[in-house]
Amino acid sequence: MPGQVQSIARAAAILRLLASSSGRLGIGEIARSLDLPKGTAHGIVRTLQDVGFVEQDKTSGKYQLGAALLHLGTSYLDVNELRSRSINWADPLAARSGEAVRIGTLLDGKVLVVHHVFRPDDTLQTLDVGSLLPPHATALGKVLLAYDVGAANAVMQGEPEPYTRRTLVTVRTLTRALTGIRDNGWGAEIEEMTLGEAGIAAPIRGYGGLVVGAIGLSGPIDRVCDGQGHPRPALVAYVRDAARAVSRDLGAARW
Amino acid sequence: MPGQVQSIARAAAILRLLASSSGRLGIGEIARSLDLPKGTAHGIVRTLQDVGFVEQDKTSGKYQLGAALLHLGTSYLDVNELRSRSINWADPLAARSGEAVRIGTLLDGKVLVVHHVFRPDDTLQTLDVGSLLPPHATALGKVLLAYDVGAANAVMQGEPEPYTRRTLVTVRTLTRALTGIRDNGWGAEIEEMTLGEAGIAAPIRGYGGLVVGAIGLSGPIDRVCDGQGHPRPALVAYVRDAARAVSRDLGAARW
DNA sequence: AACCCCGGTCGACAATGTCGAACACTGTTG
DNA sequence: CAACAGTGTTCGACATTGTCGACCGGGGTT
Repeated sequence: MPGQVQSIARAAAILRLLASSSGRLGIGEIARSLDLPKGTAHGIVRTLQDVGFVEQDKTSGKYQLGAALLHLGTSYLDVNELRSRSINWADPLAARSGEAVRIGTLLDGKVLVVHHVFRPDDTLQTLDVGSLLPPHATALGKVLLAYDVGAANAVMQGEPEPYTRRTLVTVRTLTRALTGIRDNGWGAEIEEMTLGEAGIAAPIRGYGGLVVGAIGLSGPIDRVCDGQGHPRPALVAYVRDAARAVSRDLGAARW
Repeated sequence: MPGQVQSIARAAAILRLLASSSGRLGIGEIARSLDLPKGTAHGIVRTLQDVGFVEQDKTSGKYQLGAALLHLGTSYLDVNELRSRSINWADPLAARSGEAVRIGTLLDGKVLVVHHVFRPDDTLQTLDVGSLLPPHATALGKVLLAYDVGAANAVMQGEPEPYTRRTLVTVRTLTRALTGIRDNGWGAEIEEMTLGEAGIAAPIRGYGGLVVGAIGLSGPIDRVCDGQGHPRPALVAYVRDAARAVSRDLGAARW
């Protein structure tokens, strides 16, 4: 594969940097973080500003992400086939299960939420479409990792952050969990991200049977799990049905 | 102002092109649309693909926007001060008025929705954060135009699209409407975008008194307007109060 | 099998972006 | 109050870099 266009790669790095370090950054900080000459960084940032990808706070002179990115991001949602196909099935799943439903895909080793249906009863929830979830501590994430060995290895190389006492952080436990998911065709997460919360997810397959995303629900542990602390079979069936339906819509041969 | 970085400006143009022509585009179409050599376009697109800003459909070989943009877009929302400051006031406004509330800002002559609160009663609404609304046919848009002569002129240069019979499309009517908004400090829209729908909006001022956005509500005409076909004074007061509150939060001196 | 479209590649050329020093400005510090 | 340490910004020379158009290789269609 031939080389990249240097300036564009650098511009993308600046945008990612601005996104990660939420808040405003000065040109000096940008240049230092990416090891670029100040003048070079300034030229790139100025261009990004002209096209609306970054904005400058007049008083402090610092830079932040621009409004044009918001529109591009939502335009992506309009095009994304995984999202558009799954919307029809996410609502029924939320209604049947009574829990919040999310659909995610892997982006750069993390889980990108492309669709989110609120829990039917409760309205005070924050929409987290577009946010990134940790792959090792969510049902969606573990399902996605189970079918992407590259990403799974990358996660295990890095040190998975322990959110709770039950978060899987060792290579052994994670590997076993992923194997279990592959065997069963679905996965769960019980208080591995947040105490009192649990989730169930299943893989969505696209054309050719490749796993392109995951759909899952999450909610209070006493509603998602039965007395023995296992995910309720009925909910698991709902999730798997929804995943199969979306996969069929996406053209996965015999799921 | 010194020149732009050519390749970055071109890359941005490609992204905008992909966003506007919703759907997938081939490398040839991209090159033709932007009048670039095929090889050049391919190099840029390949780099954009490497950084996750565009994705390629394996089967057709065509390109579309990538997932990384979604995350960048929502990261923008986290940073955007207009949004974060207005969230606290948008919910009460929706509750008091009983209507859907939106907050917008000007992007490239159109209204970019940065926040959206659903109408309290109804749940079947589509979230349109990140979408672009026509400036001349919405209350938010006309308010924003009233305080941005440049954008207003640009809109009047182009031919404003008539959505309904009541849409303002001539320079004379539009100018008069904007003048009225400046005099009153608020604006309305009655069936200019959709039949049976109306809206009320007021400007949000940032540091220094500059108008940086607008907040408004919209709903069925018989709820938003009184018997004479004028916006209900109580609702207007609610909207203006909310706009003032947000402006104060943003540091606008004595609004 | 000839054709025409597609996306992708390659290499020569020079236009392009990069780079570091210098600038103007602000707020702080001695 | 002046020197300083920051900031964002500009400039011009250099050569790295990206551009360009011809050339591949493959699918369809004619």
